[in-house]
Amino acid sequence: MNYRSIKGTKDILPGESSRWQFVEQTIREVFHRFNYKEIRTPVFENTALFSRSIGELTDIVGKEMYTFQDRSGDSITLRPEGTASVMRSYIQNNLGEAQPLVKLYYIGPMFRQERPQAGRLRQFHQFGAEATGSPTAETDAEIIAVAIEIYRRLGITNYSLKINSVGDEECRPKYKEILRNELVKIADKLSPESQKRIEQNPMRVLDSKDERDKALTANMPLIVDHLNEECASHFEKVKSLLTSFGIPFVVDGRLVRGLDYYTKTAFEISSNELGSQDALAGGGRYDLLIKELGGKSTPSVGFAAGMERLMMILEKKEFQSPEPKPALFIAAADESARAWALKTAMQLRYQGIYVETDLLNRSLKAQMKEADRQNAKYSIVVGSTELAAGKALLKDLSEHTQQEVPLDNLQQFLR
RNA sequence: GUGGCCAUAGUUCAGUUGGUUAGAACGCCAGGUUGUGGCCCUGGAGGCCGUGGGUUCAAGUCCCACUGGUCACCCCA
Repeated sequence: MNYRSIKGTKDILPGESSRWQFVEQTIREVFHRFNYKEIRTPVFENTALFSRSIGELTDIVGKEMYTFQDRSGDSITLRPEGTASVMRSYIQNNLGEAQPLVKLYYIGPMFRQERPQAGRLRQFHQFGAEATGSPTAETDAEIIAVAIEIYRRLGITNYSLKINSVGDEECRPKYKEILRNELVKIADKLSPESQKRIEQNPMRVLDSKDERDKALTANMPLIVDHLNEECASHFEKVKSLLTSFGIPFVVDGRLVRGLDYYTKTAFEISSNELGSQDALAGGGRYDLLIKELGGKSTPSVGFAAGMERLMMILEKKEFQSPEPKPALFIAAADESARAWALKTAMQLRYQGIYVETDLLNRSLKAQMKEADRQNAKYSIVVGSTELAAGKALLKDLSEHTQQEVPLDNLQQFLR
């Protein structure tokens, strides 16, 4: 085998693509119910868009992006996530001028050069939504609710919703300083990874998976206890709204988002049916991002969710989507009928009927086997005798029944 | 980027203490008195045993490297 797909990329083969279509359709339906409109942005952008929005110091920007120079020397990057592109488009197209609140969703491939493992690919797919133009807790709650509703509609129950507030540009720096001072005291006992983070991103130390780190930081101050008035009341409102929606959640004071642009609400939906990559969706509020990207200061909330991880759970459930099956297989019993079979198949297709016929000049037996393999609802065998008589036996392949039908009006019997 | 495990027909897997032309099941193709699928029977096609080195009289089997896959760390959706 000379050519293989690139490491970390996967073909979605015919057997599974119908399942993807079904899931994508469900996602779209839920978004439409909440009045989110689809936006489709290019899969590549100027590198600076991502490094600016996601954060120079994040792993994504630092070592995971597919970045290259195009032939004119510009630095281009395959999008590692969706929000930056959507916000770029929001600004570029002045979407906020036409209405105060813009609700968008997207679904498509993203690219990150990480080591592949269960639930992690280099080309993967995300769906997500952004509600831009509203600072209210109601909007945060709706964003969380739409994500939850998608999983509910797909029959996924074994998930947990964790929420936190990461503060704003006023209270977060103050808290970080308090936390940093505490962490410095135990720095030599922390894992090397955590030690590095004390200066640049102390909140991530609390998010460490290392058991010793967890124990050492068990009594560290949490940001939820150091929010300013504004952030605290916002957080309270989000929680009470979720409760009123009937959406269970747990407050996780250690939850941190991986991207730098988040403020106030942060949330994550995870599943214990996945492997170590157990996050199904994550999101939160990012009131500073649009201004950071050169737009007019505009508050915004959003989330992103992984398609592959969702599909992994649905596979386990033996969840199946209806694969389209041919309504009719036309078998030609002899040479004289082959042209008729093909022509008739075409005519029925013009009428919108799903029809298959033989293209390999196979024996009648082979054609019948093919009809069976395709799970066709009906088959009909036509030869010179039937052509002369103008009628043939239409066979129901699963009911094992047959009836004589006129060849010039097949479609009315196909049901 | 680091580590564990794995690599034999299209697929899932056998393959003895190293020993002749590498097997099974399913799938695929063809037949079963020439015009009818699913079950059954018969036959057939299909493998550089991941790649390259090494040990040995002899390697699918033992050793090394590489590649690929997979899981975990890391990171994240």
